[in-house]
Parts: sequence; structure tokens; C-alpha cells
Amino acid sequence: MDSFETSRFSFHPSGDLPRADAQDRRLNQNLPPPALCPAGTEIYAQGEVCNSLYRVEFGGVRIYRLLSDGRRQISAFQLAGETFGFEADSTHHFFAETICASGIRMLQSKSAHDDLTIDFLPMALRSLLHAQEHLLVLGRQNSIERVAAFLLEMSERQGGLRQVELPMSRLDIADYLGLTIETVSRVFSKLKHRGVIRLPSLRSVEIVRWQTLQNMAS
Amino acid sequence: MDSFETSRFSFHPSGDLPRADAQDRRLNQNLPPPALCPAGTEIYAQGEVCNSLYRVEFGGVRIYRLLSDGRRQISAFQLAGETFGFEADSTHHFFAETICASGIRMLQSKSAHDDLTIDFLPMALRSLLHAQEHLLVLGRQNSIERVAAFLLEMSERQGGLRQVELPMSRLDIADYLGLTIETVSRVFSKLKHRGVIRLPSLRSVEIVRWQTLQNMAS
DNA sequence: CGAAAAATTGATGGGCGTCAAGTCAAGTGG
DNA sequence: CCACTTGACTTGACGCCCATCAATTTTTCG
Repeated sequence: MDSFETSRFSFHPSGDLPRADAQDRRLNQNLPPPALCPAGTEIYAQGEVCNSLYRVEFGGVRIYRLLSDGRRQISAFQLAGETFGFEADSTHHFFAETICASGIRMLQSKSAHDDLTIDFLPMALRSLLHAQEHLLVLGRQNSIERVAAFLLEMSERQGGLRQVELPMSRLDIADYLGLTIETVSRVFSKLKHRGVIRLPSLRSVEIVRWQTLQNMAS
Repeated sequence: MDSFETSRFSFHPSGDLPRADAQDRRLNQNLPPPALCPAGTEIYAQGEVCNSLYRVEFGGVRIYRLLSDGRRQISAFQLAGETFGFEADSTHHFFAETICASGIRMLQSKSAHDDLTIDFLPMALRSLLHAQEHLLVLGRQNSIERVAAFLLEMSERQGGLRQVELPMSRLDIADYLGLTIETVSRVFSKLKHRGVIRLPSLRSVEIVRWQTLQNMAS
């Protein structure tokens, strides 16, 4: 838990978007422009009042909690096309930050609250399913199984391709899988040496032996 | 992962309910009587089509998943008054079984699907919050912190009393906390010897030093 | 009471965290 | 272009927490 980047989400970051603020505000009452956020931008914090939902236009977001001593658990990554930010009450119970340069669009919920309520039930249920499935990973799987499951999940969310892009750092992966950065790195190396994956670059993985990886994920 | 009890949920278990079946069926089209289920009764299984929701009238239910080798992770306990069984699609993705003698009421969803949809969004969101909070426990807390958090959660769900009833076995607790039954037992003993809790019986706990337990849960 | 199940307690070992050093890639300034 | 810095990642050594295996005790229930 070293240093985190700490810029702050702002709806119209100066210089990031075309300069047409007044016009945008009028025209896009229902479709505001996305904000361009560098890596580590805080979208919202635990304890804040939530008055909007958010959609990832491109890039990715980590949803996480902290313990008082700094231990961090990422409960989910939200990738391009996904909506996040719904809560059980009017308060955010988690932190949300970009994991890389991202486009984040605010969705207003005040005026169209009921519409959103209906639309977002399926999303909430899928989030619930994902969280519950992740409980099995964190509660019962060892480090190799966790990393294998993670790679397969990322591949599946990118269309099931052998070439997987990892928009997040090793530390993010570790905090998602309930491991340390060192253990994640060791497992990556082990999978590479066994010929299960290749690592063309730090943040891209090629799955060479798909079935083997499947078996590893249990 | 030894032997589990395996009776099967049936809507009108003979001998468990007052004999007025025909009348009940007519009168309770919208309010069917609860089925009385002994411990270990399967309510539904992973992969089954889901055509109903369920409410716990008394007792409790475990929601869980299995790995192919038998490792089990309980994602939630549902206690008296709580509703469970909603899924992201028409299939159950988990198992549900009673953890003790319980009364389970089926809620029909076919005819009143939209009503339920609206009513159950808050429930789904609270389930989501609970699952995400549990991810922090499983991903980042040690055995003492897990047990402490569990005892406080059970107390809170029973009105915040010092006297807590545990309707589930040690194995269930272990599979909820991602530990072994032996570790759970050892932590219970340690808390007892430190004077943090008392164990009047196997399935009841008295929290003696509340603040200490709070601190332990981090 | 007697048998079976559940829970506790002990001994031991391994997996993963911790600490530390080394490697690599990207960026900066002379 | 190259020395230097910086941050991210990798690799190694070591130790601890918790799983595993095993024996015993306690509880439950016929």
C-alpha cells in the first residue's frame, strides 16, 4: 500500500474537452459529455452522497474499500460500456477510481430516477452475481487458481480472445485477488515458464494453452 | 467437506403442517403457507430454473457454491424475515439449503412479476452491498478479524444484543468465512480465554467485551 | 446408556506474506 | 546520445499463519 495517484474527478476538466461548456450544458441535459480522466482519478469516495450513476466510455475503474490500516480490497473492475455507482441508500459505500486514462460519463438519476431504477435492476443483479462468484475465489481458491480465474475473466470480458489487455497495474490485480503484488508476479512468471501464457508486454497477456488455464481455475 | 444432510424441499411436507391443504390452496393463492423444513433441506440447486422467490419465516438458509473438488463457499446466510432467490437470469446460480429447522414460504413471481421486480430492487442492492463487504473480509482479513466480524454481524442482525444465537454449525461458519472448522474453533477458544466472549452452549455466544471485539474486527 | 456426530485440541508442514535486492522501461536533462 | 532518476515489476530468502492430519472430548439422540 504505497502511494496512490490522487487527482479528482471533475465533470469538465479544463483542456480535456472541447470548449463549449454552456452549449453542452443546455444540449446534453440527458446526455452529458464524458470527462477524460487520467489514471488514478477519484470518481467518488466512500461516505459521499451519491447523486449520479456513471458509465465507462473507455478505460476502466476500480471499486474498492479500505481497512483502517490501509489494506485494500477491490471488489470489481468496471470496463468500457459498463455502468456503476448504484448503492443501497443515498451514500456511497465504496471508492471508485480510474485504473488508467478513461472516459467517464455521468448519468443523471434525480430527474429520471424511476426509469433508471427499472433499467438498473438487471445491472444490479449481475453485479450481485459477480460479487458472489468472486467470494468463492477469495474464500476457497489458491493463488494459481485466482490468477487463472482472473485471466479467464478478463479474456471473457474482452470477447474471449487469446490476446488479453490488462488496463490495471499488478497492485490492482493483487488487491482484486486478495494477494500481494509479489505473489501475483510469481504466478505470472510460473504460468509463463510452464508455457500457459506469454507476456508480450507488462500489460498484455497471450493465453497459449487455454484448456490448461481453464483446468487451473478449477 | 464430509457428509451433508440431503432432504429435499417440498411445498407441503406431510405431517409438518396442519391438515387443511385444499382450503389453504384456495385461500392462499397469494399467501401460501410456509413449508417446515428440517436442517439440511435443499431449497434449490445451482442450474435449476428459478420460478419463485422464498422468504424465511423462521430458522435460516445458507446460499453457497461448490468447486468441483468439494470446496464450498457460503456467500450469505438468510435469516428470519429475509427474502432470497432472485437471480440475474432464469437460472439459479447457487445452492440454497436450510441450516436448521426452518419455515420457508414460497413467493410466487410468475403472476406478480413486475410488482416483485420493484419491491426487490432494494433487497438486491442490500445483498450486493453485503457481498461486496464480505469480499473485504475474505480478501484481506485474518482469522481473528473474520470471526470477530462474523459475531458482530450476527449480533447486529439479531438486534445488537450481547447474547447471540448461532443457527448454523461450525462447518457452516468456516465455509462462510473461508476458513477451516478447526481454525474457527481455535479462534472461538482464544476469544473465550481472553474473556472477549462466553460460550453458554455450542450455538450461543455472549459478547462480553464489545469494544474489544469491535477493535478485533478492524 | 451407548453410538454417532460435532466440536475441540494438538502437532506438523506448506503456501503465501514480508522484507530486501535486483531488473526493466520510460522519462528527463545535460 | 547517454547518464541519471523514477516507478513498476520481478526474484530471492525467510518466517508465520492457517490448513492438514490425527486424537480426544463434548454433545446429541436413539
